Amino acid sequence: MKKPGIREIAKLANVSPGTVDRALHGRKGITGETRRRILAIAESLGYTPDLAARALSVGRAPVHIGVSIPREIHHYFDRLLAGIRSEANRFERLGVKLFYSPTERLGRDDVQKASELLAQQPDALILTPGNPCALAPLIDEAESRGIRVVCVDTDAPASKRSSAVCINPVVCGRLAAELMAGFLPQGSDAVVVTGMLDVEDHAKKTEGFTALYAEVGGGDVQLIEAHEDEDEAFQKCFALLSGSNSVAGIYVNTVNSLPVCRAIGAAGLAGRIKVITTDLFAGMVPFFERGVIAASIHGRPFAQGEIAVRLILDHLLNGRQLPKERLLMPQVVMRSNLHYFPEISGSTAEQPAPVFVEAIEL
Amino acid sequence: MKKPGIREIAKLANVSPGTVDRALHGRKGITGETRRRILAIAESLGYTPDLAARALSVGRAPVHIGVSIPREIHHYFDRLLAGIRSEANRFERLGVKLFYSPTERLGRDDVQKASELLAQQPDALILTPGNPCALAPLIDEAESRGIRVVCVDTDAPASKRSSAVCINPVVCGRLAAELMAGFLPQGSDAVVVTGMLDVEDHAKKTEGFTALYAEVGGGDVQLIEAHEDEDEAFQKCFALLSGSNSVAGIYVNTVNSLPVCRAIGAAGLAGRIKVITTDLFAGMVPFFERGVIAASIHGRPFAQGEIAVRLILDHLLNGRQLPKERLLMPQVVMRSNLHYFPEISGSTAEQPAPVFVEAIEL
DNA sequence: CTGAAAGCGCTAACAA
DNA sequence: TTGTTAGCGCTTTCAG
Repeated sequence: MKKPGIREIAKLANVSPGTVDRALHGRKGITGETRRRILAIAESLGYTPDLAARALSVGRAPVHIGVSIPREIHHYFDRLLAGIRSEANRFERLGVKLFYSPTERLGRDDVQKASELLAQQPDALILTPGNPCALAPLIDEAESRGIRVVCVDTDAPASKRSSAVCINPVVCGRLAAELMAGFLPQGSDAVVVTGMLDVEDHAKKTEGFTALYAEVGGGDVQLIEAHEDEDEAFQKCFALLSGSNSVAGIYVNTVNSLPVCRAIGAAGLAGRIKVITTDLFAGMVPFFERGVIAASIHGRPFAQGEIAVRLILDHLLNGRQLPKERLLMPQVVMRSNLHYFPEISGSTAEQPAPVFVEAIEL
Repeated sequence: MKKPGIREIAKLANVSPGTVDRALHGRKGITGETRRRILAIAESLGYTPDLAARALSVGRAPVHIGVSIPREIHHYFDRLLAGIRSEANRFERLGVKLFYSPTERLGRDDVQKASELLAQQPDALILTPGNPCALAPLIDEAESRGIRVVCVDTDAPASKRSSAVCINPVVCGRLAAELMAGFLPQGSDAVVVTGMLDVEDHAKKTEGFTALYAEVGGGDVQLIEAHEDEDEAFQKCFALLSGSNSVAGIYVNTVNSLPVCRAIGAAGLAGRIKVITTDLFAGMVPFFERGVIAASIHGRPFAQGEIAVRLILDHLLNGRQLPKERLLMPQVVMRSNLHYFPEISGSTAEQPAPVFVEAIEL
């Protein structure tokens, strides 16, 4: 007994295979009457399509994905790219190709690079819109041409992008707050060192932190806005720590954790203040080991890249819908698991990446 | 420019597609001379076979994966299965097919079920060997027949299985210890409630905990072996807590967290003892909210399932090597991120919980 | 040893 | 509205 095919159904319904196809796919050009009959027969036969045959018939349109993400900060965006490549390589066989055209850093030249990619007529675009407003028109144009745009790491919510893959910033802040409150005596005062509060991601992390910190019985929370600047972060922290001494914990929202740690050392408070940082890179290890950094909330760039590609391929290849937004759970990094992260262990257990198409950098 | 097919090669080699097929598959009836020529051309063209077409022609899905994992404990193994299905579905178009033959619970009937699957001549087998010794001969036979066996959640290290995908038990224990030590005053005494110490996973989690707990300045650590039994766990915990009162924290290694929490309540110590549990299910939520459970070390069954399938497909479809072992990083669950896990569906959601998608990462 | 040709089950373009 | 038919890329059988 063989699996029933479209021809069996056709025979039983006294119609042609073409009609069965129309019925099964709800295509136009068929009576509701015959459609129902055919569907009933298909149902009763337990028909399931042969996907290999369908794939063969439909012919796989090779999928081109344009990727424009920053180069700097390397420790972060290299991982993001690795995730993108890793997932794309798995579908090489199906003709998936990447076109990579990086920007130097977040928000630099991204319109330029994205429009270059757009000119290549890809099927989808993966972008990290550093300044969403400038990029929105381009994104909208791409979408209007049927090119799916997926933002990764940073969103452009005002645009028509199909989807966005980001870390859940509220959960980042909340986790930091809960850990901080757990590690410190009740009512301890804390500081949040953030980037720019008009960046949505930073604001949400900060909100998440302050809200939960209050809820779980933490003390006062002060804000330091460091504008992503190393010196500013150091100076402001140092000033604060030299003056007041009620601060027991610091949550660093952005990548600026090292200057904060140094400021603590300079103020002679190493080990006396718990720091919770963001993301993970080799330079943080000594501070973990000296007990300066108690934990870090890791944004999982690798996973973000992987998922961005996955969403696109599931959409293009398997017809799955693209979710408006995919928020990932951050990872908690502490001394106990630190050395198991590929960011640190260096022994990148990532698969060898055979065919990767470097863009056509103009 | 389209992907080169067997016909392009044939044309370039001045032979027929049939001959190319013989060359590519090392079939008999072809001169070494022409074979070499054809292979060289295929190589230079970067030829890769269209698996859908092959599947259609051969009349069989290119990849059959047999899956035998337990049904119970549902909250855990349902997620494992979901991960397996999710990843397999992405390759439907290539004809990847799953054969699911669950056992009732870990270690029950697994030889029976596995041999049923083996009889279907799959290309690979995903197993959860509850009692590895009993299953080892079967695993070895499968491997000797070229059927790749991947253990998931539980390993059978003495067998010839190709690979194993498990959570990193040492990291589980270490994370629990570091969190515990962070939450409690220096030198606090702790208890580890484990299953059976002759189960490698339980032993390693316990070791990881005790080692790191001592290192970071924790106090004494007592062991309770509860043999996966609810009553036993409750009784032993209750007895211990009623007697001594130096215990400040409990790490529950296995799924037995609820009886432990109840024992704490019964002893009138709710909120005074920090509990760190394992995995995550809806029944734990109230204890999180009452502050009985401070954190849980989540084994990410979904990700385990996904990765098991991914390894198999990368191996069979793309020729990647299977790693002997893939150890995943556990997730830390606390009140702050609890409701973002799909394991905790709508129950008492403070906020709309976006679906949390696991990504494949170490 | 090699070539030619018939499908595998489905889709899509064209006829009727 | 429905039927017919020509492939999709590969395997396989049967001639040459």
